[in-house]
Parts: sequence; C-alpha cells; structure tokens
Amino acid sequence: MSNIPSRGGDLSRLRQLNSLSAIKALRGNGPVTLSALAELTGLSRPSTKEVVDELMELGWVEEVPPAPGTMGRPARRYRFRADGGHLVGIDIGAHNVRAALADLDGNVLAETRQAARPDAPLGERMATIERTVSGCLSLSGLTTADLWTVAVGTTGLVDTQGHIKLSAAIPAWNGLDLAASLQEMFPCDVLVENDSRLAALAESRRGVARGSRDVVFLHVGRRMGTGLIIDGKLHRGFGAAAGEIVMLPEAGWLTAPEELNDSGIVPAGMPPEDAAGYTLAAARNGDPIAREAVERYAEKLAIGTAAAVLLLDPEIVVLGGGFSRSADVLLPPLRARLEAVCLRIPELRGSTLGDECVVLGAIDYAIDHLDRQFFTADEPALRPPFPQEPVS
Amino acid sequence: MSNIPSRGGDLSRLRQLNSLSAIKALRGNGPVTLSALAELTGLSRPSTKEVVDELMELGWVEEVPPAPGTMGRPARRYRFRADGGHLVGIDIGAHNVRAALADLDGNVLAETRQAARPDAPLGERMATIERTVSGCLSLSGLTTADLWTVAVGTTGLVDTQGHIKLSAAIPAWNGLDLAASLQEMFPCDVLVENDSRLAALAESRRGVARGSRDVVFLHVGRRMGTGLIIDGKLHRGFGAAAGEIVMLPEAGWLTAPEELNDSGIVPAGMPPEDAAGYTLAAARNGDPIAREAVERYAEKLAIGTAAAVLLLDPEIVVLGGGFSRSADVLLPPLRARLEAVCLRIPELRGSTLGDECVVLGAIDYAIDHLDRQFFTADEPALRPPFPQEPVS
DNA sequence: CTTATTATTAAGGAGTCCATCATTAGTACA
DNA sequence: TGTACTAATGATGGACTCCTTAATAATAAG
Repeated sequence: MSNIPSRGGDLSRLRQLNSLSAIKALRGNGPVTLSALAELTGLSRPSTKEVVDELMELGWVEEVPPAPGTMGRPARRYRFRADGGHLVGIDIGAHNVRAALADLDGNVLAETRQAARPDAPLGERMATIERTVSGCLSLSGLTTADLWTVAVGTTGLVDTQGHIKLSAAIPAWNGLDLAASLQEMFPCDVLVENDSRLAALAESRRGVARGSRDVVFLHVGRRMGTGLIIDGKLHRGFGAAAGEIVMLPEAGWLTAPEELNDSGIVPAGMPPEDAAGYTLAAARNGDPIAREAVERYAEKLAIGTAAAVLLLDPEIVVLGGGFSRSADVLLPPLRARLEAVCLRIPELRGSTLGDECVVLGAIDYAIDHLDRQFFTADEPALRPPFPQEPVS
Repeated sequence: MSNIPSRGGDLSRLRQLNSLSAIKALRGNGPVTLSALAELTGLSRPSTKEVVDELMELGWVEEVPPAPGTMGRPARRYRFRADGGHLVGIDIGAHNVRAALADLDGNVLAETRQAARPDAPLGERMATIERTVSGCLSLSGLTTADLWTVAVGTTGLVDTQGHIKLSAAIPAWNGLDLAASLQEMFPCDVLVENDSRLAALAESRRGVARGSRDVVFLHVGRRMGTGLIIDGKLHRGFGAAAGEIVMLPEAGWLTAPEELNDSGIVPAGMPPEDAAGYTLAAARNGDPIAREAVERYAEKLAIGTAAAVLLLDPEIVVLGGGFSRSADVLLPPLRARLEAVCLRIPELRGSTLGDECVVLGAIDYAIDHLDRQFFTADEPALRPPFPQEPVS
C-alpha cells in the first residue's frame, strides 16, 4: 500500500502521471519516435501526441530531424532537452577540489580540478571552490544563473541540514554550515553529502554496481568510509550518519591504512601519500613483507566489511577510493576472510570510476533531487521549465 | 522518478488509484462518513460516493448504522470489511509453536500455542503445526479455505524461496523446503521468513518503534538475531540473509548468552532455560557477580549493536526476545558502551510485545503481502474480493 | 509512375471527475 | 406539537482525458 499515494487524484493528476512517464521514457532512451514512445508509456498514439505537444510547449522536449532511410513515412523524433538546465557536482577533498558540470541527463560537459591545502583557512578554501566551479562553468560559457542544483560531496560527518559536525581531514570545516555558505555562492538548490556516500551512489548508477539494488561501497584510501545503497536508494540514516562503520574499534579501520604506510619496505623519503601505493605494488610483485602487510590490512578491512555484509546481505561490494587501483591485490585476501565468516558471499568488485567517483556521485545525487522535484505531489504540476528562455 | 510508474495510465487506472486511497483511508480510520472520506482522499463528494459504491458492490466495504446525536441529517458511515478474509501468523520456535488468526486489518481474533520438542522428527513437527493452526481456526469457526495468507516465522536461515538453508535450533528443518511443505497444508499464499525479522516488523508496526522508518531490532535470548527495518520496509537482502550479524566472530554473539547462563551464581539443578533470567534478576537486585556477568554480556552485545548503529544510523534500537523482560538491566550498560563508540545514539527501548512478537510480525508480513496484491500494476484492477460469498 | 509501408490527423465515443443546487432527515427550541 | 436550523444526500450538466477507428500524408521500393 505504501506505493499508493494517500491522496486521491484528479483528471489533471492522470495527465501529470502520463507526462512524467513520457519524460522518463524520453530521458532513458534518447531520441524516440511517437510510436515508440506510445509503446514505452503504454498510452495510445493520440494521447502520446497530446502529451508530447504539451511537453514541447513547456520546453521539456524538442523535436529532432527524422531518421532517414526507413520504409514509409519518416517518423518525427523527439528527445528530452537535457541541455535546458545544468547541474554541478563538487568533490571537496582535503587535497583537491573537483567540479563537474552536467546536463539534466547527467552527461558530464566539463570538468575541473584544483589543488588545495588541507589546513587552508576557510576563506581560502571557499575561494578555491568558487574558482574551480566558475572555471568549469566558463568552459561551457555558462554562469551560476544557469544552474539548477549544486551537489557537494566532502569528507566528514554531514548532518541532514548540510552542517558539518566533524571533519578530521579539513580543519576549517568543523562546525561549518556548509550548505548555507555555498548557498550564498550559488543561487540555486544546494545539497551537501558525505563523499563516500556519493561515491557509492555513482557506482550504483553508472559503475560496476549498476543494476544492483543493494550495494555496499568501501571507500579505502588514506581515509576510510562506506556508503550504502539499499533498495536502490542512498541510505542516509535518521541523523545522516549511516555508513560510519569506520568508528567501530573492533575493526580497526582508523589505523588500518598504517599497515600499508608503515609496512617496513617503503623507502625513506617517499612522500606519505605514495607509501601505501608502494606497498600494494610490491605485494603485487610478490614481495613477501608487502604481502604480509596487505594481509594485515585486509584482515582489518574484512572485519568491518563482514559486519556490513552480514547485516545487509548486499548483492555486491564495491571497493573504491585511492587503493581501488590495487583491487587485484586487495580483493583475494578480503574474499578469503569473508568466506570464512559470511553466509553468502556477495560479488566483490573494484571500482572503475576512479578519481571521478565522488563528482559523478554528486551529479547523480543532484539528478535524484531533480527527479524528486519533477512532481512534488502537492502543488506544481510539472516544475516550471526554462524561465530564462521564453518560448515563442 | 522512482515513485513514478514507468507505464502511463488509463482512466481506469485513475479510478484504481482512487479506490485504493479510499481503501487505505477506510482501513486506517475505522467507520468513516462520506464527507470525512472525501476529505481524507482529496476527492469530491460525488466521486467519493461513486468509489464507495463500487467498493461496496465488490464487497470490500460495508455500511454501518449512522452515529446518532449529531446535528443535521445523519451521515451514512462506511467501513472496511476486515472480516472478509483472514490471515494466519505462525511462530515456529524450537520449543513452541504459536499461531494467531487475524482479520484483514491485522486485529488478532484468536491465538494458540503448543509445546514442541526441538529434536522432534519432521512429521511430528508438521503435525504440531497443523494442530496449532486448526485449533486457532476452530476457535473462530473457520477452516483453511477461509484463509488468504499464511505467514510463518521460524529460526534459521530462510532463503528467498522459503527453503531453510540452515537451522541449528530445529534439526528437522535443515534443508527443508518449508514453503512447499506448508503449501500442501494450506490452500492459500504461504510466506516464510526468519523470526527475528518478523519480530522487527511487528515492533515497527505496532510496538515501541511505531512510526520510525529506520529500526534495528535485537533479538536477544537463548538465541540471538537481528531484524532491520529500513525506510519503513523489512530489509531482507539480496539472498534473504540480512541481519545475521550474529556470525561476526569479533562480536562474540554466538557465545554471549553463556555469560548469563554460566554466571557462577545460578543454583545447580535450575533448568537451563531459566539460568539467564536468574542472573538478570540477581543483577537487578544488586548482586555484584551477576552485574559483572551482565556487563560482559552487554559488552559483546554492544559490539554487534554498534556495528549496526554505525552502519545504519537508525532512529531507534529495540531490544526484544526472551531477555527483553530485563531491558531495564541490559539497556544502561549497552547504552554506555554505544555512547563510547557511536556518533549519534539512537533511542534504545525494550520490546513491549513480548512473546507474541513473532506471530504479530508474521501477521503484519501477511498484511504487507496483501497490500502488495491489492493492486499489482498489471492485470487485476482490484483483487477479486470475496469469492465464497456472492454479492446479491 | 505505381504500390507498399508507415506516420499523422481528425472525429466519435466512453469514462471519470468536479461544481452546483434542490431535497431530505434529523436536532433544537419555543 | 410545530417550526427553524443544520448537515448530508442525490441529481444534473459540464469539462477533461483517454481510446478506437478511419481517412490522409509522406516516403521507399519496384
């Protein structure tokens, strides 16, 4: 019954529903003929026509030239106007700020990255963010006025309101109302989330976990975190603190990276951010000491992972973050330990999205937000479309 | 967008939606006047009337005498015919088999319980089940033909198909296709689930966790288990193995009850099933040795609980199962340990449903099943109502 | 140039919902 | 007892959305 709206519907409601399913079909399938759309939505051709006409008038849909070379009268083709609005995803890490500009279909149009000092004061960091985003926008000749939503992923504990309760990696973040600060910068919806959770979302939408409804994402790198996709949705928890298994003392995740950093074979003078990678590479090449270090690391990793797998029984576990490049080295020992404990072993895969994981997740998060707004059940039939470009 | 059906709708679809929201309102609010129903569903009076007439014709709804003593013309009142079908919930434990008969609103009409030997052979156990249920039915003068759904909760690992993969407590269960066996006994839908999960469902629907969307239920007693309610729904996991945190070696849940059973103060000769209760009672009365045993128990309990809380950030954690009668003794040490580890402490409460927890959860599970069937999106507009009693 | 194929357009019909108004059944009070 | 008041009921007409069917238009193939 939960799928049934508690309030009954009007005739116009029916049209809204049909318009939305048409939009959904158009977004998912590229340019589409009217007949195909009718097939997809289950409506009759005349009704489909009427719906599409309305959507075109609103600016949501546009016509594209018919595909030549077919038998019979060529069918008119329509497509969703993904370029009618824009979304920005931002990944604010301790050492880097990344931004990506996307259209309403989530296609990335431009990307920028800028280094940052972890201990930079707040003003400097905000300026870095602003530069990164505006660089991204200028690549496509846009301004912040063209943005519909900005979604941000950052390290630390972000509450439901976008306050940062705690951030070990970025001192200036502690206690900041990041959502409010960014709101001053961008005149559109601003969403703030934990970076691991957004990475999980990206993997479940366009990464190795695509199609899986229950996903556990392990963010392994210099910092550790997890993100959970449950029943196809990002799980935030009541206080937006879900996925913080890193705090479980018995798993030892807080100190786990040290096993790789201080494995004893890392050459002196190597920058600390490369140490773990060195150990992992050595393990791949068969160095016995490195292998032992990896084993110890995997053992700790396995405890928290086993807790997540036993509790949630996900379809797939995705290994992401900085160390995911070494998934070939990490996954076998991790799998071995899970097999000893878990009742059903989920699929174990390394991330394929790499460093862009969080930005992409932020974009997907913004798209989810957009989708929720498409039809908010109470007031606006269809969200006002393109205020900046009046239709004839 | 996930809330929007991908297939567009018909006029009849709109009527279906409205019928369903009417049923939903009628089920939730007891006898209701037409005006009130119109208010609840958001439909106009004439439309509401038409919907209700249709539902009455189908047999879903009936009229009740108007409430006297009001100003103006007395309004006709309608109510959902909860007695039009019946559900049975069964709790198959190692030592007991419980059954409860409920109407379509989940009101319990009759209840039975029968002792069982844990190591009884399969035939004997199935006979016990049959007797328990038929006793329950005869109390209300019904037969299995009146049943719409039978939902069963039992100890052990139940897969998505209703096979029992593993059951330590009931040897005869191992490898059994319980759903198929029960299907021979009952000519209706049969659902099989893990008992802890059903208990969790009951707590979230009619227990202390009512209204919470994210719940962690701890089944503590001679056996341990957990059930998760996530986003208001029972979380089963991809292979229906969710909630088995008991298998995590680091938490020591498998051996945790021994701390209470072998606390050193239990009088010799006391039956093993009363030992833990004795220790808990002694701790409540201040016995220092018992308190230490409870502390050790709580410490183990806290590890697995912390894992669940950190991962899921639930609104509330419910302590259920046999030891929940001693929640006053168990919760304080558990809370103390969670506070040391968790970022946000959820509400901690003891169960109030007691021994009936699993049966009630089974009934709620059957109701969920019914609700899913009310409108299955493809074929049947409204599920055929009361085949056994033809309407004029 | 004709035929086959496919898409488009238009007209008629059915179902659902809403707003409005006269009618009805009860209570309250003189 | 009889009248005024109150609130629900029932019926009518209009508006909207969708469907089916049939006629029309545009292109490729022969």
